[in-house]
Amino acid sequence: MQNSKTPEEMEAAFGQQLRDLRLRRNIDQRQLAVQTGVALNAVKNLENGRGATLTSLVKVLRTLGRADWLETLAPAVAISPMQMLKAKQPRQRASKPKGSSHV
Amino acid sequence: MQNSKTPEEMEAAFGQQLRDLRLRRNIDQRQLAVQTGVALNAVKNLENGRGATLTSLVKVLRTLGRADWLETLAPAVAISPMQMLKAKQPRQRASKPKGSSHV
DNA sequence: AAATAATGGACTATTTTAAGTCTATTGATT
DNA sequence: AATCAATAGACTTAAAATAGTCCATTATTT
Repeated sequence: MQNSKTPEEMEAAFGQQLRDLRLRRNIDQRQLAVQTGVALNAVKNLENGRGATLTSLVKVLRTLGRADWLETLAPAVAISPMQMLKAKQPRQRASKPKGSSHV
Repeated sequence: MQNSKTPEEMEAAFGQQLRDLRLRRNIDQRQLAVQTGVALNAVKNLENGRGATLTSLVKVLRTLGRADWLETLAPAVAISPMQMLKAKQPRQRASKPKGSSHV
C-alpha cells in the first residue's frame, strides 16, 4: 500500500510543488522561463505535469535556487570508524544471484 | 557563487545517486528497467546523465521505493496559529510589480 | 587468469518534448 | 464591476528521448 499514486498523479503533484516555489518568489512563468533559458511551454509542462525533460527540471531548479535538493536523493549511509577501516571498495555493478531459484 | 555546477554536471551527479540507490538494492539495470516498465536505454540515460524524461525518473523512483523523495521539494512553510487565522488564501498567480522601474 | 555477466556506446525507427505563436479563460488589480 | 495580465490550451516544426538490438569493454566470479 505504498505506491498509491500513479506516475501521472505524482508528476502533477510534483508540478504543483514547483509552482509553489515559483510563487513564493513571486515571478510569473514567463519570467522563470526567460531567466532559465527555456521555453515558456517547458515551464508549463513541468508545473502541469504534462511531460517534461530532466534537463528542463534541473535548469528551472537552478533558477529557483533549489538545485541543492537534487543532491538529497541518496544520502550517504553512516558507518562507524571501525567499519570504515575494513570497508571494501563500493560495488560498481549488481551481483550475480538475483532471484531465488538455483543455478 | 552558488551555482557552480553546470546543468550537465548536475544531471550526471544526480544519475550517480540513482545508480547508488539501485546498487544498494543490488539489482542490475535490466531488472530495474523491466520492473519499472521502461526500456533499458531509459535507465542508462538516467544513470549516465544523458538526457531523460521526468516520467522515466518518476517511474524508476517508484520501483526503487524512493517516490517519497519527490514530495520533499517544497516543504510547507511553518506559521503560527495566530498567523494561521489571519492567513489569506494562497496566491495562484504571480503579482504585478515585477521589476523596479515605474509604470 | 579465464569465464561470465553487467554496463557503455552506437544505430534506427517511433514517440515525446521543446520552442514559438495565438487565443480563451480567469485571478488579481484598480 | 471593469480592466489587466497570468495562465491554460491548441497548433506546428524542430529537437530530444524512448524502445529495441547488437557489439565492445570491464567488473566480478569461479
